[in-house]
Amino acid sequence: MKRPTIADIARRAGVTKAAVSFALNGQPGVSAATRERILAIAEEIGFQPNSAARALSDGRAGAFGLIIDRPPNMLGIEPWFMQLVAGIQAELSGDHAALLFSTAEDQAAEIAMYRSWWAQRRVDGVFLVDLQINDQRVPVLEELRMPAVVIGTPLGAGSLTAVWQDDAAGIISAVEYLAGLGHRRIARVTGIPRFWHTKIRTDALAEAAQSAGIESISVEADYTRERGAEATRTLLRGPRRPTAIIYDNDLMAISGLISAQRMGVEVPAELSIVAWDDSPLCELVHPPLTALSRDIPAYGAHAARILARVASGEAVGHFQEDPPVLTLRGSTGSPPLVRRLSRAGPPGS
Amino acid sequence: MKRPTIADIARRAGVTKAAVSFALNGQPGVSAATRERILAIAEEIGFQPNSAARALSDGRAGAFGLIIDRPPNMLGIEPWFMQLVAGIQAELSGDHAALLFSTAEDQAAEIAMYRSWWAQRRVDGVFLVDLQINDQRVPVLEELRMPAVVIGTPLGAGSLTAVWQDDAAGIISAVEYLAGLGHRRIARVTGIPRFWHTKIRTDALAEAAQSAGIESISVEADYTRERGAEATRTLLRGPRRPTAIIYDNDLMAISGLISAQRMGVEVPAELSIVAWDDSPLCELVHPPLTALSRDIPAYGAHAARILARVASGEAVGHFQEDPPVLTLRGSTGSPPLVRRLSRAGPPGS
DNA sequence: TCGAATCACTATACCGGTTAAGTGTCAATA
DNA sequence: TATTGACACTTAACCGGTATAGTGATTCGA
Repeated sequence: MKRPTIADIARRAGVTKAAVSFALNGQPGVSAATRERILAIAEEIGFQPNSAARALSDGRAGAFGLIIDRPPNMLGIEPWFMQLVAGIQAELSGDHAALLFSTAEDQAAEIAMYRSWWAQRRVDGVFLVDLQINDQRVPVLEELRMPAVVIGTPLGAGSLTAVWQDDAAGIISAVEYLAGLGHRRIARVTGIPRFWHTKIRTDALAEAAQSAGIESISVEADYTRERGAEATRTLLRGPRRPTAIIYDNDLMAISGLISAQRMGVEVPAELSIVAWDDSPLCELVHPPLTALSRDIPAYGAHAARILARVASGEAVGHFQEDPPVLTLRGSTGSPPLVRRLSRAGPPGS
Repeated sequence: MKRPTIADIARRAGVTKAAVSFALNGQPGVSAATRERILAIAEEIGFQPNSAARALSDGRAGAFGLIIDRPPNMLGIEPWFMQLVAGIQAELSGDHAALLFSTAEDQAAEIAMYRSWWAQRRVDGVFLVDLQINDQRVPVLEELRMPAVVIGTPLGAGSLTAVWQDDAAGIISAVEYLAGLGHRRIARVTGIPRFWHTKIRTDALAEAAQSAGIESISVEADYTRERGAEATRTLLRGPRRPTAIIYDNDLMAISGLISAQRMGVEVPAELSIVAWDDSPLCELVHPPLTALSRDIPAYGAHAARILARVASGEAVGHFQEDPPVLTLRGSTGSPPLVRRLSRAGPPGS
């Protein structure tokens, strides 16, 4: 009925609470025989330590926090988050730690929640996602001396540890692939510009295009269907129409694909499309989308492992994930000019 | 530096911890003047009670749990979940309660986590989603006497309280609408059959079609793109091709739309499509999808309110949400026969 | 004017763990 | 044979709240 405590075990084993505690935690101070007897009893009655008592006693909450403040209807269609949580969870459950999760209206609410969690000792640390340029959360967490791991670039992370993936490398691989197909004018439809990863991708695109000797442009958007379609139409109607577009999420990529098709632009014959982040959505449409894929559960698991170490006071350096990999599908191909040339025979002959 | 405790307040106010506790909790036992002084000090030093100490003392964790065991890459594209969490959160934060969230590999892992949370007193209760027929979780939670709220039909909820929405009403509204347009053969592509809401929708469709005097069929699928497309092709190639299809999620609806279009079947001229659960995805495609919409954050908020009451020992009855509402968009219209007739003039003339 | 009731607190036990300090037993050592 | 030390525990304090039983002072009623 009532959940068993160490006192119950102590009584049955004929020892004191302290002996039981030593035995359960592998501390010296009990004989092997007694330890075994205690463990057997604990097992038998299904003992699990009361997390509140342990937290109160050793001063650690045994939990970590994650707050998201993108609009919920936007976030829901990003598989990213769920996979991240699955990865975090896989790692935390090994340590018997829990994950507190919340959504917030805006960054102010998010910060208020960090303060509250920390003051109440609900968490031992937090994961920070969607890091922004001049992010308000970083100085707050630094001031609170609250352990935190930034899931994203170390650039704006201040003194916080970052677990990150090289977004620039993702852009470079896409640009190299497209340039190799013969594309000379590549556009990109961005996510929210104040996010660091958006800026990094924008800079990387400009640089990669320049070093490949081709033209590039980034058009600002915000991950929504509407802005993705709008940006696509603007690009396709403009004077210097690109032959390839990279989208910062798959929703906008699909939105762009459909917009292009409705304008009579054939994909991939007249326009190649690359989505960032691979998800079931990419294979939903026709042609299926070439996409930058990454192992997100692994990302989450690494972040969890690092945060656990940071929270236990260790000084931990940034951790870098493997770069995203381009998964080739039907939405990319040679641009119109190259197609014509190759149909007519090798150039310059 | 160190987070303040009631002892700190007591010292500064020149009273004992007990007096501070009385003052902070609005208990009698302190004068108005003292109470005010204590509250001022608490405010000034930013006091927040240590959740572990409170939990240990009053025996409640101050947190609730939610576990999902659909495959993560599947769940990610369902906006449903995020909106549910946003709603739950909005309600819980008022009570200073937290939400523990986890994903699980399968139902056995989910159950193991409930047992563990309960044994450790990590949560005061849990939300149960995706209730299945003969769900293993229900008897376990009953046996543990763990407060729980089923988010879904009361049918399989056993002694647990359910917060539910009338899925049958959703089906009926869709069928009535389609029948009103002249459809005489309606199909449905289902979600995972072992889920209660799948069964309820299947039964409701059969009944609603019968009472409308029209033909219906439910084809089993599993929420994935692949099965949705497959079911659609089977239906459209079969001998009794439906003029309308209802899909149990929006991913399959889009997948079905695209499959139909690739087969040369025009939507809505030759086929009407209805998605269950409205999301940004429904407006992504062309034509945009008519969908059954619901206020999911409200659903979550209600569930949280009910669970809080259940957890505090109150006997609470089931709570019913407003039924889903059909949002009309471009994917539905009159079936081919009616179109021809109405072009030729009123029938029977 | 004296006992009782009320008030505004204090002292203290308790929740269930962890842990530093103390105690009794026994074998090894000088 | 007395001393030391290691071992295997026990005792008790502590973490930060809540709650119950007291306590001294004041107010009230008869």
